Amino acid sequence: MEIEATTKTKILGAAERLFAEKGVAASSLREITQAAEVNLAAVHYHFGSKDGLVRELVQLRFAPVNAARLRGLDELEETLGGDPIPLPDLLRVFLKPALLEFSDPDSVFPRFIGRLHLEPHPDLMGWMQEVFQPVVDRFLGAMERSLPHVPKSVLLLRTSFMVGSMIHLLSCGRQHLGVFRCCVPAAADSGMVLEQLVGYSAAGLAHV
Amino acid sequence: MEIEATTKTKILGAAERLFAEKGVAASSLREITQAAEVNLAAVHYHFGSKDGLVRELVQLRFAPVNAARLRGLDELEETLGGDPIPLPDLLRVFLKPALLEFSDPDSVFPRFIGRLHLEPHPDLMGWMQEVFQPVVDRFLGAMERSLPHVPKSVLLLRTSFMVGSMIHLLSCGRQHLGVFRCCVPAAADSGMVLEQLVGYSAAGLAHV
DNA sequence: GTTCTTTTTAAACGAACGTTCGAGCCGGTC
DNA sequence: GACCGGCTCGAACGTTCGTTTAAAAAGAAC
Repeated sequence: MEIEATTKTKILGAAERLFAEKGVAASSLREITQAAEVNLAAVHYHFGSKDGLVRELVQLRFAPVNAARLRGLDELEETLGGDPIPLPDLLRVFLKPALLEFSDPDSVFPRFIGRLHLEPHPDLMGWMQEVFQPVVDRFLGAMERSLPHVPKSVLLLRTSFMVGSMIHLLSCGRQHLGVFRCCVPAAADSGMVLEQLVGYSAAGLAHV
Repeated sequence: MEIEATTKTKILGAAERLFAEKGVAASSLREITQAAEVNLAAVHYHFGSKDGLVRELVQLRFAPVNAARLRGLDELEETLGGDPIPLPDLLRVFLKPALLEFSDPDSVFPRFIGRLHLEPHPDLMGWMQEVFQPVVDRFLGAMERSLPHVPKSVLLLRTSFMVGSMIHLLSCGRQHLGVFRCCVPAAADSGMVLEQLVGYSAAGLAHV
């Protein structure tokens, strides 16, 4: 279905694209409204402020990702009863919603997701934590049950390694943008990248 | 030895600290010179521009890290003759110079290193790539020899996972700053964190 | 002490930023 | 036609940014 190109949606679209490319702080409202072909003041009319626009965009894009993660975890737990979830399944359910549009070269969604994790903006960090709180709580609990032989402090550390890999992958996107120019082969499709990250993270998280 | 607190070194120190905390774009020259207790114009006298300051700081802080990495790789290759380097040794030599001051709660060095990897500043990315080029070339070659059973495209992808873990660890630092509040246990010392990251990455890189 | 270079300083520059304001437009409803 | 609320528009607000200037201060050489 074709989404109606209202002023509000045009702003959201242009902002998402520019935020993904250059970050929030480096994208001015004048750039955004010019790209969206709307008036500068429209941002404050529809969102109140630049921070309001950022906040609405965070809600709009992260909510479905985290909802899909929780739904996937629900299904896994229902299927398995009380048994621990196999680590690769748990990781796949967590990582897949974020990597979903990774293979689409026109989608700015993955880089937007990744970039927002890296912004030094203090308020933004708080908004992100609100959105992520239930996901963090439930997945950390599930990981503890899946990896009972790993001490909790070590598990936290290794989980941050896993999250770091995901964020770096998303923020670099399909282009060779990282300092190491070794991000993602151009031919890689979304499913292959997902399975690689799942396999890599599962091996690292569970190793003795 | 006590480093002489000249105007130039005071600027470099204040800039490094502020860049580590809030990023390059969000740190104004007025903030930096005020923290350094020097005149605003001193930045342009000593560094030509804000970008000049950033560039000198990149050279100053990354050069020793990458030199140590290459020196460590030299020693490994000399010791082993032409044999492939055991992956944990290779990773340790790569990661240790960046994590060296990780256990020092007063050091901003790790977060500075991590933060600079994430800046959306286009020129900065180019400067970083110059500094990193020899490191990337030699370590990727060594990793190919250490992991002959892993296809090159997969190895590149997994290496970017490893780099992502490192950057995320550095940029979050010892505080629980990440969205997942699961970065590094407060009690963790530098050596333990290094060995965890080496073990995690080695398991992920080499897994079948 | 004088001269010349190096360094530091206060003040200002133009540009770009987020934000605000008020007039104007456009859809309905009486 | 008159009215009105939702929306858009151009123009300006005050602030902050990186940068520049020219003069004062400090230091070195003789």
